[in-house]
Amino acid sequence: MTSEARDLLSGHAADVAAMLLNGRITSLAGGWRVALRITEVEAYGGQGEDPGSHAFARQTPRNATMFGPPGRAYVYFTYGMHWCLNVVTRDEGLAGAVLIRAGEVVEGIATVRDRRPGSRDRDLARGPARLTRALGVTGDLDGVDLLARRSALRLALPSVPPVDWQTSPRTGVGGSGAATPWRFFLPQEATVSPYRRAGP
DNA sequence: AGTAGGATAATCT
DNA sequence: GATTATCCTACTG
Repeated sequence: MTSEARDLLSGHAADVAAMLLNGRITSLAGGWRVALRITEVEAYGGQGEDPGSHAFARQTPRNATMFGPPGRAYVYFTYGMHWCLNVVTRDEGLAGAVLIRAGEVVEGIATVRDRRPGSRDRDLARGPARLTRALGVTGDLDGVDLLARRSALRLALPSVPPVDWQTSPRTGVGGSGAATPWRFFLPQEATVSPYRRAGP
């Protein structure tokens, strides 16, 4: 069961990312149960390979989880106030991750409305930092095994792989990293975040 | 619909 | 000291 998912996640992030669409993230953080259906992701590659990736230059304390075994959560802090959640891919020693950018709340919507007051339902987890807020995910979950039953944060791949998805360059990634269309999203989904290209 | 500015701090040069 | 895998508010059309 979980070993099948782990095998899939041992591949390159760009090959694996679309297989996470329609998957389910379940969080028990804070004592409430919240679940999302994933509608948008982005792939990030390894050292020396992907200029848009945190792992491009070398392994550091922040990105260390990206170099670990597949199926773990890589959670990082950015812009002074936001957390972002990734699924680590690729075998241990090789870096890779899939950023979970958006999802539809399918369980615990009352909890999420409480965590994000004033937000419309479609916007509750529409964007990577909104999504972590909806799930109650912060840095203390960095490195947890998303495929272990005991974990407070879990990933379930879709029982039937998605057949219909679209791609684009990644949001906010410029330079030569913009050449790869490594953003993957489900068409006709209100929860997919609006695409913004990188600034100058 | 789109665009612009500010918030705010870890990480890296 | 610059940059950042973002979000929110407030404007303009």
